[in-house]
Amino acid sequence: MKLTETLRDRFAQALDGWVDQPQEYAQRVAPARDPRFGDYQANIAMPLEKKLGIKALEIANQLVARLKIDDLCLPPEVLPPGFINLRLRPEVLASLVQSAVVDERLGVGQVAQRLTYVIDYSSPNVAKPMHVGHIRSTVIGDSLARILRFLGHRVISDNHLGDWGTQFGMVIYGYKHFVDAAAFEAAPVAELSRLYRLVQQLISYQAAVQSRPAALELIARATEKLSMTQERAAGNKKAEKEFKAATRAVEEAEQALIDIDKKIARVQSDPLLNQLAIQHSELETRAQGETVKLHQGDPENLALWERFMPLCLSELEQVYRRLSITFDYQYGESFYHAMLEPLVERLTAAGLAKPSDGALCIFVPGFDAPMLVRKADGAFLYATTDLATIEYRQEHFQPDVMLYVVDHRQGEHFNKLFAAARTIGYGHIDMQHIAFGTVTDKEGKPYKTREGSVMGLDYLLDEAVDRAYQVVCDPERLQRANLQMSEVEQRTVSETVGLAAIKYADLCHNRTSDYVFDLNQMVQLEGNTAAYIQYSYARIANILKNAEVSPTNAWASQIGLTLAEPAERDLALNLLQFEDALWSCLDGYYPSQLTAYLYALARQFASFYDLCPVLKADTAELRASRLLLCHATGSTLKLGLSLLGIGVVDRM
RNA sequence: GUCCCCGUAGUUCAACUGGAUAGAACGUUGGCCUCCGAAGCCGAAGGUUAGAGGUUCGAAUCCUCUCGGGGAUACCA
Repeated sequence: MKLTETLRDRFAQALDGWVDQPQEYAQRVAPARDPRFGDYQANIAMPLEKKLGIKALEIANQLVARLKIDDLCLPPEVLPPGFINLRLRPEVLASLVQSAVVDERLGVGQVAQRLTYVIDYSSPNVAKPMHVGHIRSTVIGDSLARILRFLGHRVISDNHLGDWGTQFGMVIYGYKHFVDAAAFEAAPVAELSRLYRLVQQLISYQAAVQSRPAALELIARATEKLSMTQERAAGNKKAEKEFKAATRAVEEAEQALIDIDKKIARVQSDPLLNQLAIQHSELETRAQGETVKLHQGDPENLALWERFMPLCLSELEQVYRRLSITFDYQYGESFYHAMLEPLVERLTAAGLAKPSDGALCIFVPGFDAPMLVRKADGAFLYATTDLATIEYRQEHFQPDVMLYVVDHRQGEHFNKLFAAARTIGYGHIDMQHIAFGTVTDKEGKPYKTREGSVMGLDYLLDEAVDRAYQVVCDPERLQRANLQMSEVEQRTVSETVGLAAIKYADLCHNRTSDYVFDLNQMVQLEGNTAAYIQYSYARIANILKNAEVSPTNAWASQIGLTLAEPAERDLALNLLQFEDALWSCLDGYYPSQLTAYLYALARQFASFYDLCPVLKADTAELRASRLLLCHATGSTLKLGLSLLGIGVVDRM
């Protein structure tokens, strides 16, 4: 039962015939922000004040008089300037919990109008190892897919792999010139990623050498400007600002030179690298050449690609399997390759794409720079692939909504892409960039693959599991909790807890904010963490086990639920708001709404647990009632976590 | 230069998208295990929501400006 929905309906009925859009105003009924204001609050009267020309307080009073709600709530409370506070009847609360607990969906309804969603997430580059930067897109996208599906939408998940781009040219070049055959034989993927990093390093070295004179000149110019602005700065506010800007420009330019020199030194201090850099001059162009040959169907490069792909994919598959992430499709860039040429021809013929400076562009109103769909050298770009992807999805899936779970830095690209898609006839699809903040290190700098020394994702997962093992399976702790676990069980538990720590740390932040990847912090098993919630679940499982009940529906329906204690009542209310939490996740696509709910529920349970003895309750009836509350909480936590892609264990 | 995002307790984050006295966690700190698992519970301290104006019944949220941080900016993805 959609409790909030029902309350809104009642308000809409009361408003009907009085104001123009009763439904819209009824939306302003929501769970109370503060328990002092009851269970639900309706902030409806205030915005109507002007419209009706009556005092908000008076409106609230009249509204309450028209409201037919006493079957659900105690008499509503009206407070200045016009707040309406609702408190549910205890017997209503009890019966709602009871009917939710025997339902496998825990009473959560489904959408009235089922939409088709295509969600694009994870999308790693197969040529380089997955790293921490990929976790956000993967975890957020997976969770959104699960929630949308659970609420009744049709969801098509697609992993838009980077399997056809410049990176592959680099790997091919590396393989042709630098491969260590024995290493490749022993561990092909490791060797390929070594080759990738090597080529990458040499390219950035050569770029550094080339850009050094320009960097020096930039410093000179900035310094010159600095001394100019310095003279004028005294007393003049605008000039002072310029002086400040110039100072910063000099600092930045100097820092840039330092970075350049670092890159240069790293190669030049290594005789072998240095020699390679000399032998393979203009490596970027050469690597690009390999990419072009691949795209043109060169047999040798194509054969290498076909040989590498399964290796890279199975490596990825391993990570996904471990994280319990699945996709309906994994259509990478290569999948769309054959569609690009015809697409661009159609766009040109229709006059939508126009030549400019040798490239072919779609000029999008409102953007300074056009969107390039073909480079001057004839190659296609990722915008081209993205358009082809939209076209393909329209043809095969007819989506109502398309979500791109991608780094916020690509915001402008997507704005442009969506605008372009509208101009070529896909305006009916609701396309949204589900942006998320950058994954940074402790200094707040983004993690980068280019630096070479990035920790691989599987290493991080191992690390998290390892720490979970140390904390959860600490022998002293296990003894204190009187837990005898086999080594196998201990491993299972720490795997579940460790992976959950990583996923949860990511999901519990508002997705738009930057996120500091600090393994030490996220495996702290205190506070707002997955482990806290999983621990609540384990305690509940233990109570049910000790009570020797099997929580079947038959068992649950013959229990009379009493909510005499405030802690019991608060817990019941919390349980009923599970559905609200899920719907609010869809409002802007924030899985953090669900983590916040689950954490609040787990805390509420901990209070209840402390204040209300279950197994040692005063009467058999009370014992049964509290057992039912435990069971309802456990089921809600388990289902909620599962929608985040997080598992539970009965003992930990 | 232009455009976009951000600035909330010492720290990491919330605040139901304009609602009531801005909430949690970590850290600091005081209590609670002869009692269902103390990874827990109950309490305390900690805030001019970067700053200044404005909009209205009401602003962390919307508008303008200032300061500070990050990002994007035609042939990488």
